[in-house]
Amino acid sequence: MSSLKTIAEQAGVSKTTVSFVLNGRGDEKNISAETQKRIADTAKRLNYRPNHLARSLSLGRSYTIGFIVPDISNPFFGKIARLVEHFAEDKGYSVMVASTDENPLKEQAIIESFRNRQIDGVIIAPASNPPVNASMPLVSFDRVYGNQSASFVDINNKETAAKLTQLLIDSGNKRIGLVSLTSHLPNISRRIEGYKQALLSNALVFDQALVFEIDVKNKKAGVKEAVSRLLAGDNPVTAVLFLNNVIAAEGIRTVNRYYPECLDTLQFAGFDNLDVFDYVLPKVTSALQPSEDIARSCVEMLVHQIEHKNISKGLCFSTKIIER
Amino acid sequence: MSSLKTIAEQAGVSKTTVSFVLNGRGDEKNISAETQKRIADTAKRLNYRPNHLARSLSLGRSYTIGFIVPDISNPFFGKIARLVEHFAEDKGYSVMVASTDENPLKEQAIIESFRNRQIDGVIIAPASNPPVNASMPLVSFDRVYGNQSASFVDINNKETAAKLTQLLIDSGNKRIGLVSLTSHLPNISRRIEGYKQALLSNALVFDQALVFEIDVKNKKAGVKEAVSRLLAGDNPVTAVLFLNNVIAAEGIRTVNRYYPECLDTLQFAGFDNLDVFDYVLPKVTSALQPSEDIARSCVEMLVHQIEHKNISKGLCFSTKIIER
DNA sequence: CGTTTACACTAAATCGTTTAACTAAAATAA
DNA sequence: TTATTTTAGTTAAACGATTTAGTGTAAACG
Repeated sequence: MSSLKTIAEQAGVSKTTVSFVLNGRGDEKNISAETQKRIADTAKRLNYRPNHLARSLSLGRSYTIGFIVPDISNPFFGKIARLVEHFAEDKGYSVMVASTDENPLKEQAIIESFRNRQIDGVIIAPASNPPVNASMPLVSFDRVYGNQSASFVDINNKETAAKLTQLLIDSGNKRIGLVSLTSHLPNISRRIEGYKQALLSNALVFDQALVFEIDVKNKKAGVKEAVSRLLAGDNPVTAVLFLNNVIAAEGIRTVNRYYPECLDTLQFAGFDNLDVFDYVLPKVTSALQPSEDIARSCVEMLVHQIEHKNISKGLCFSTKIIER
Repeated sequence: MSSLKTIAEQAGVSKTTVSFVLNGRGDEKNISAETQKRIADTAKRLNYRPNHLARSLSLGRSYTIGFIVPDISNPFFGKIARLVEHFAEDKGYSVMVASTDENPLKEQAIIESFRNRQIDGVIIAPASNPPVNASMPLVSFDRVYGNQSASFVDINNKETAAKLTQLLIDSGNKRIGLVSLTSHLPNISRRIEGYKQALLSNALVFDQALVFEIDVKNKKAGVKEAVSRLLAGDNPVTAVLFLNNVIAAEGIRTVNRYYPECLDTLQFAGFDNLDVFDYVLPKVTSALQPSEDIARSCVEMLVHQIEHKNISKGLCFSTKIIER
């Protein structure tokens, strides 16, 4: 491996000069054209590759950011990951990815490990409240806790849930089930509020018996149980609002497998569009999150924090509802 | 930030001693119990966090591996990513993720960037043939080129395709369409061979007109076109084999939107199971790849290469076919 | 002619670890 | 009692960059 030192020796100059030239500061530093060329040639000849580790150590900056989500194999997070990666690269940063499995301890361990790796900041969909004290630049998304001072990128959860519910009501549904994740997640609790609000403004009664909270650790069984209860009683619902894409998918599966007779009449609504919603029954009206805006903003806000120290505030995007 | 140096000063010993103790080599290095305790206490008091960058620089190893795939938002790769992350962590490695977008130039750039970051090795589903000369430990998966010497984790592509085709034939199909990605991908070309083989051994004629290669850059339109041609002629197919999950999903969408009359009779088969295949029409018989085995093997083989230098050979797993 | 300015660089410290080689004192062996 | 080994550490170099504070020379200026 060639280093600044070997190049300096071969080109007959000092390490300093080589560093200046290879960082494009040759002119600024008054290095003559011939010397610059000689150094560049030598570097090319020796196939010089800068050691980013050494650079980071010296600079105290790693140009690496962490991306921490509950589960990178969830298509929603996968999509964001890809975009974050893309926008980060534009700004000269690489991305380290980790999944928390909704486990606050694991989340804490990941942050710890990332910090030791001198990561410059993190973009996180937090699994824990209060959010981890990362003591480094941080932008949270997807689950934005009200009590936090860090920057965040959010969506209009309440309005979206209200709108989805309203659409179901408009199609004639009076009994609308709600299948949610554990409500201590802030995005989820706001979505629940939206659901309640829509019911209220249509003079429909909120019935706790129609609301199910699914344990994140046990989604499959939980959703099956919830949907069964909603559909099997003597007064079944005609529509269900799911507060997350994964549980909506499970809901679809449950109906297809156990309640095919409901397929055509039942109406679903949910968050985070999935491609498959396009061609399955029951029909799913879903709220598409602006992944690109979210990812871009996360990266921009984080990089801004890293490079300018001052914390930029939160941002809120609107979802786009796809009616089906 | 506290460093070995500050701890050494506070505890009244040398950096070396601190390093030994904090790395658990205190006894081995004959450091007295009191001194060890004093150092441990000081480290705790100063909230010492090792600087992984400095450690890596000194060791010449970063304990980081790269995970490079065409698209991390593809659920198949997402799942593998998550598992790779998990198994890598077990071995003390972190993971950097990047998507190539099927672009060999981008792939090359990513590898370059990773190398500069002193990554110890990569796990890659390569976008290019011949595979990139990474000149570092490497394990490829999903697309295994025959001409390569590096280690790889593969699946029985040909047999699986043959089996899927056979199942379609067994259900009475005589005209079976094939929708594939560009056939220069080695996994794809083997799957095509399997398809041909199955036709042959059932005395069915291979008809090039039933075969469509989709451009990876333009999947949606390509699949729509292919499926339309297969279904719209005067002699439509009764079954289609898709060689990848994403194009299968597109196929399903196309049929649902444009050819709903075929939904119940048409039979699909495909690779890489998707949850949604459970509850959509047309029915999709799919080949489930053993993600966990694949991920575990990739990590184990890579770490073995990194730590023992000798290249372990390839591995081949069998898919599990889910009939529907 | 003496001083300033521009030019073309360099020396050396620094970032936070690891580690080979060394030392001084105490314990043990001959 | 002296020689050797063990104990309990230390010193200093190395990893590969960045960067501050110079140095020496030559031309320009007044």
